[in-house]
Amino acid sequence: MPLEKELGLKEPIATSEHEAVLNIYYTASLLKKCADDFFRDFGLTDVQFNVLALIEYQSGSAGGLTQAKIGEMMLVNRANITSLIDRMEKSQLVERTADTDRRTNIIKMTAKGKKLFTKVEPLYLKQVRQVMSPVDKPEQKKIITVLEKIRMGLSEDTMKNFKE
Amino acid sequence: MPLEKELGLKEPIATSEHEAVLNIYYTASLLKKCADDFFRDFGLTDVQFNVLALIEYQSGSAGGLTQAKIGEMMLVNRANITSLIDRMEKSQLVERTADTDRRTNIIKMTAKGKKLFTKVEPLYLKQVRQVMSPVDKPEQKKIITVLEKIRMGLSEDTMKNFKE
DNA sequence: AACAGATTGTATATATGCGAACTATCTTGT
DNA sequence: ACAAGATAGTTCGCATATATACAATCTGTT
Repeated sequence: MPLEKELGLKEPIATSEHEAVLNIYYTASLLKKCADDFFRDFGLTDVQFNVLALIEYQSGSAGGLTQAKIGEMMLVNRANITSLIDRMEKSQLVERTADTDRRTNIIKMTAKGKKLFTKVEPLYLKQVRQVMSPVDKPEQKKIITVLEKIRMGLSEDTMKNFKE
Repeated sequence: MPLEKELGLKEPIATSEHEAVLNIYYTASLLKKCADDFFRDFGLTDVQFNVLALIEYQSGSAGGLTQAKIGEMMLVNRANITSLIDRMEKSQLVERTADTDRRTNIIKMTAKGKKLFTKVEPLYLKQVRQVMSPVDKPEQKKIITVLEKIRMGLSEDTMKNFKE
């Protein structure tokens, strides 16, 4: 079904460029809902799973990551990380540990967190493969390239001079 | 900059399929942030702008939309719409009006809302064109097609049998 | 007409997102 | 060594998302 139909847009405000933007939003939103559904049964959210994945694969010598680093890699404001880690600590998936820099916490997975991640990761990857199965490799390459181009159009400098 | 680099993924959990999914999320998230920044200066959020656009272009004979219809078109739970319309009513952009079906509210733009929408819409479309300018029309068509294919992989039936 | 079932909007609890302001701490320049 | 500035994490107020439960109302079947 074409997107305009699905969104009920009889007469979109829209240009074809706008339609492409809506399409990206919409697909990302459905992918996120789908991932959230998937993770819910494991007592996780997709954001929490991403934190575990980052700790698993991106930990440096410290064996964990600072909250600032997690925020940076997840592209979210560091203010979010406080409550996110609070919740994950409450469900005993991660723990805050001290660092030589007394301003920072090193976030590490607990045994429980590690065990859950090890169990969920392969199932998640299987699901991702399934979702992407209608799209062949050249097409995957193509969207990655095109989306990169769009992000170039989002650079700070470009984003000025649009308000009168 | 390639996405893995930007996200700091030395060793992503990732398959190439997963990279494509990350790419979609990431681009949508940046587009949304960018739109939010844009609308903030007008005292709007992107979600609120979308509500105004839906009322402007999708109103039936009633001259407005029910909350359920807005939720359906924006693909969000109708429970969100209550507080969203509360805020928009508070800033006098829309108003709830009575319907013959006493369960429903008809949401209409106020004069103030209409005036703001008329002012902001062309500026927004100009911004969208600018953001999409590095991508030519055939490429726009291509991503729309590919994203549609991905959504097909998200259908209910496909989404089962992934949890052991 | 009456009852069962669907639908609408609301309320609540929870999980994210943002910006701004704050404290504690580290770093840097003099 | 010390003041100025940068950085990390927290807290606040807000906007948005979810699922769930509920009351009011409509609709369809008998």
